[in-house]
Amino acid sequence: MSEMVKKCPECGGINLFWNREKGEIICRDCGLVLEDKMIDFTQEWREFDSSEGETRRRTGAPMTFTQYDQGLGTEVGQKSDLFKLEGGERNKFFRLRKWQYRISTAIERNLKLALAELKRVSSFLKLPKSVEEEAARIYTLAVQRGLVRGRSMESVVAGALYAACRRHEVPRTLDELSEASGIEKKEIGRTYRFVTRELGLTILPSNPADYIARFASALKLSAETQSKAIEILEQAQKIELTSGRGPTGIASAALYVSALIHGEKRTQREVADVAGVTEVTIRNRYKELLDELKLERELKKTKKKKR
DNA sequence: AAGACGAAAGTGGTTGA
DNA sequence: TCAACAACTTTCGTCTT
Repeated sequence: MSEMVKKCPECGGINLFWNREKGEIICRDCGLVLEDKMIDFTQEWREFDSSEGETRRRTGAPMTFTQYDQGLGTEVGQKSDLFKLEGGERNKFFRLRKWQYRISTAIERNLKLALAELKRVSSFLKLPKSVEEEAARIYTLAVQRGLVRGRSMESVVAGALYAACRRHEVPRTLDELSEASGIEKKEIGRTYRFVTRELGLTILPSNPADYIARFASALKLSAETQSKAIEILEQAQKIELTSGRGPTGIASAALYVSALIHGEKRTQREVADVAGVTEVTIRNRYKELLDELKLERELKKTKKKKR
């Protein structure tokens, strides 16, 4: 048995942190996120909030939403029943059956296509299986309620994925979804809001801290910088600097400051690009952070160190 | 010359009358 | 239903390194 010790491909460190919930492996030494090496060990039918009171006990084969008919199907009228009916009644029954058939095949066809698209986008974004399942579930519900009418299938898929990400606290930005799905940001946001409202899904505002690991990794920042950024975020939340603001803006500003403090300077543009916000937003948040928390001292310290 | 800074005008969404 | 509004973006000119 050769014990395979996983090493970080970036720095060779073996101090890896597995965050199963988010499907991420994070290197504690350099902060790299290795998402794709991860198998999701969690059950795919977690309960997402307390209001969803149904206990979903599993019996038999797992029911999966990534398969278009969930392994189940209905048909109106068994043949043997039909012979019990007479004339008009019987015709009515045939008509019903025809309609049922048409509707269900239409839905099924739609679902088949949509779920293929969903899988494509999901794997492009390297989302954990649990999120994919959730998105499929949301989409299925949306189709059954006829919410797709008047909207493109792709945009509803993107919206469902976005919602699922949020619910699992693995937020992706609208920009990322947009890139992966080829749908406009506006459109995704619109359908996302529409679908969640119509289905009565409760979605918590996303936590800026959830973005830190991914952004930091994309910017190749150290683990210390990352944890400093989270520390800053916590302080900012205490004095309610974070409420009402876009979480990505705050996350990126915190990251920017902590990079400065640790002498790993990144330009505002670089940070802005990975976070999908503009430099201006970073500047505004950054200024607020400096004003409200006393970070100037720490900044000066590193400045002196440099010379 | 590149990056940081800030003002001004525009966009899309929320809220409250 | 509409107007006021807050957050964020775009654009652009100026200052700093």
